[in-house]
Amino acid sequence: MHEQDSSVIMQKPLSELIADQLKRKIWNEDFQLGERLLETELADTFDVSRSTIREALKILEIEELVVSQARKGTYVTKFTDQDVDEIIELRTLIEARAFTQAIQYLEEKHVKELQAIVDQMKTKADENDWNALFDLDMQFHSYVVQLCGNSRIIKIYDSLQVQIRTFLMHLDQYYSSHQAFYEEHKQLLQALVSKDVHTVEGGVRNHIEYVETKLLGQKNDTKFKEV
Amino acid sequence: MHEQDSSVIMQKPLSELIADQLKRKIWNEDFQLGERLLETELADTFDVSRSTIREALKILEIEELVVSQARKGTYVTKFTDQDVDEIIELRTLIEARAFTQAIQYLEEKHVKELQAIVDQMKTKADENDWNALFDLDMQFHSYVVQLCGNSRIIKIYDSLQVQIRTFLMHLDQYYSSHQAFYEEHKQLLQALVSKDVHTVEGGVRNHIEYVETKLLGQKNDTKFKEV
DNA sequence: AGGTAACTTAATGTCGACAATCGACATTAA
DNA sequence: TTAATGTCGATTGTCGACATTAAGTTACCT
Repeated sequence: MHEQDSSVIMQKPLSELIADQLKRKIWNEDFQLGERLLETELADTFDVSRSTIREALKILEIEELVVSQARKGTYVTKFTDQDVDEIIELRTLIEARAFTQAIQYLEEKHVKELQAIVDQMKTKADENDWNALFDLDMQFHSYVVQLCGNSRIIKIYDSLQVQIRTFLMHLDQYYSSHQAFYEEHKQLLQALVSKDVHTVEGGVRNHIEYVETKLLGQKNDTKFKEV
Repeated sequence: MHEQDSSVIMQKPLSELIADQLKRKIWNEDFQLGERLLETELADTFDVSRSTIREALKILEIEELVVSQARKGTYVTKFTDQDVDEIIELRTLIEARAFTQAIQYLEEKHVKELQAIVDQMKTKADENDWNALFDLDMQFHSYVVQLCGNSRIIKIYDSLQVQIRTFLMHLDQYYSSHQAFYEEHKQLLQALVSKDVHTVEGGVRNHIEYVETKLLGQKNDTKFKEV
């Protein structure tokens, strides 16, 4: 929450710290989707030079949280229906591969860690703590993808997750019940432990498809902003 | 070769133009793999400020042609065996999906264009023009991926291709015979025209695997640099 | 009155300079 | 002789200012 106390030596470049802060501001809806980001203004509010802001924005641009047109300005990405579809397609593709690859690297300790996450889900589901569930969801998937052994796939997934976060955060919840949420991940873990490629691949596809259905349902209902 | 004549109004930011030039320099081996790139030096040779060089390097970093460590410097990426393996895994994953998705968007005119590329391949194969064949190969795959309809997948592939170019350019050729090269793509196109998902998917996997075999063969032989 | 052209304002692109940090060499002590 | 520490040059991080371009505004002409 406060990684850049002015007196402390900071290992990370300032630009990255600011990039992180900007991300949070987008997630918190401090910035509207589609809103224009003025370099000068940001430099003012963060009390750094425009060069630094520029580098920070470049980072966000890589992760597609903002788009910038030359000499026109940079805007917070406004996810259209097509964007959501594209992200889901890519997520399915990446996770299906990563999960099946993860099987061969899956050790006992990993299963333990994952089980811990799923257990926490149960707790949080009982407490109806949606935000915590959301984080655990992200953690679970990240953890498995991290096992796949391909640094490029991992990097793509990290970037994807930032985007997923951005448009999922704006829904109250995408699961009908918190309990179902927990159950789904329990099954995913079971599939992994079985070490059967087809079971895992099917599990991932079903899981994401399920989320998608819920999400699109809400979208067509009320919550999602139109473009 | 000379997009930035000083008198002309340039639509693209300077940094992008310089990024392109840097790419070419890497492909031409003007820079050694692993070589350190000094910002000041580059600013000098290109006659621009360091800020501009910095932005250009950031672009190269995104495409993983250079790696930069904070306060240490940026270096031309030195592709290790693992890097090559990772790239091939990712390429297979992406192309397999993109090609099968492309089926549904494939129109007559696209087939014609692709056929034209393949025809050119035959010509260049007869002429033993390896460089031209190499370019046509890239064109062919790019063209199909472009049809898949998912801009994010396309973007990832573009970035991937830059990397593929970088380490393939350093091989004299990765196909045993130019003729086989042409035949392979002819078959790929046939698979596409058939519009059968399994045929296409199999075709892509075989094709890339074939290239990989050839490549790894050369690597273990003579041409490839060790890490 | 409507539309176009010149003008004004504001934001981005680019620059050169200063500050913080790193790596290497030299110096000193064990 | 070797290892630890201090110093110096080189290099990256950050800054504020100027140049260029885009958008909005006013004035003028038809």
